[in-house]
Amino acid sequence: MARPREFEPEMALSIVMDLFWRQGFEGTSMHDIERETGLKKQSLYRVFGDKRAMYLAALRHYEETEVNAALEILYGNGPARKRIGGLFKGILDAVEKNDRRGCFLCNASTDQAQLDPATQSWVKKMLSRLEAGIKEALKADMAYRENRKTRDKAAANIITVYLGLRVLVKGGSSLAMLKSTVTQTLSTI
Amino acid sequence: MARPREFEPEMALSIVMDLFWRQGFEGTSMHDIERETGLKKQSLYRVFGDKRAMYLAALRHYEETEVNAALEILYGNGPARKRIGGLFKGILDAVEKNDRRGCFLCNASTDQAQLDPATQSWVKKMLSRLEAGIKEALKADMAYRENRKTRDKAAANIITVYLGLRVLVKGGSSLAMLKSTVTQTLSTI
DNA sequence: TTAGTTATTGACCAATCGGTCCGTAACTCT
DNA sequence: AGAGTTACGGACCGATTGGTCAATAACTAA
Repeated sequence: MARPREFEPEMALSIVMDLFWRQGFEGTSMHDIERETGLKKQSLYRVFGDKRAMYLAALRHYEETEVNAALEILYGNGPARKRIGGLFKGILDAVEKNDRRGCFLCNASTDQAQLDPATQSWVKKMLSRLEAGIKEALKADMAYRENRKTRDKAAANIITVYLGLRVLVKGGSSLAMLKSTVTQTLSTI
Repeated sequence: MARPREFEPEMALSIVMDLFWRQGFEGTSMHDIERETGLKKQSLYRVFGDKRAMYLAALRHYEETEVNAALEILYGNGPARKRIGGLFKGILDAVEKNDRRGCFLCNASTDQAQLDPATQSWVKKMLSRLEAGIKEALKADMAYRENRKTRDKAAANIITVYLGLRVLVKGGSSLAMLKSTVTQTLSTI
């Protein structure tokens, strides 16, 4: 019917996500996006819409890759402490690989959630999915399975620590201090 | 000797801080700053330098007002739980007043700390001051005063929760969930 | 009063912003 | 081969960006 597209949208989106992740919405220009993806903006606009839509698509991509990966760990096997330890291990591993992007969800929350309702919806949705995952992981332990109140409180605490850790990562905290907090939090589970 | 300045720099700085706080560095234009302060940019440039310098001055102002206020609570009187409870109460009170700016320190960390070394220095400095304050507050309790290791771990955990809470505030979390996390964390002290 | 100094103001700057238009290229179906 | 459709590339758009300049105003010390 017509000329075929010469790039893979999800491939480009992955690069776009990385840019917004590192530099935020306002901090990333269309010029940056063109340069990093190697695509012309007209091609990008056709597929995604405008810059705002690209940001939201990047959030969706983040959910499909990073958030879902975290959820797989949380819904996996083993006791609660092992699963949630796996969640935290992901953070520490990234830092060890010198990846200090923090989490895009958390960046979006401080960067755009207040200014753009659509972003806030995405953020809330991802947070609640993570929270649900943590609760499910806690259920692996008898005590938490039987007491919903304790479970909910513990989950709220864990997600708070999770976000706090990722802020500390971006702020440049030492790996040692991050590890210390992780072991401390895990020991309360 | 010369024509006197017609505005109070710290007064203007307080408005500038509020803008950067709410909108971030890239999200705040010089036009915004002119409009909100009611001053012309030339006057601002003369006093502060360029936009980047204004951002750093805003961070300094934040430390002098908000961070120091938090430290006063932490270095105050009463048992550890009461002092750290006071720290958290500040967060909850702001939310109750519909102030969802989160903390500027935390925003700066996700927004600019990776991109600008000077910002990262400020962030690190403020974080370590807060951490020191938390440790001091913990010392009010015998058990923590006598065991440095436990104290340090608890402090790292508390500051992580502190930052996590403020991300959740910006992300739009319910007051109830925030309160739940606060009580949960306080109960471990 | 006058010389010297600094503050304020609005015009002005090049560069960049997000976004659009249009001529050409590449494909499929008939 | 031709018609129809979509993708690509680069020129182009007005608006806005951070920042500067020069004219004028307001003050103080001599």
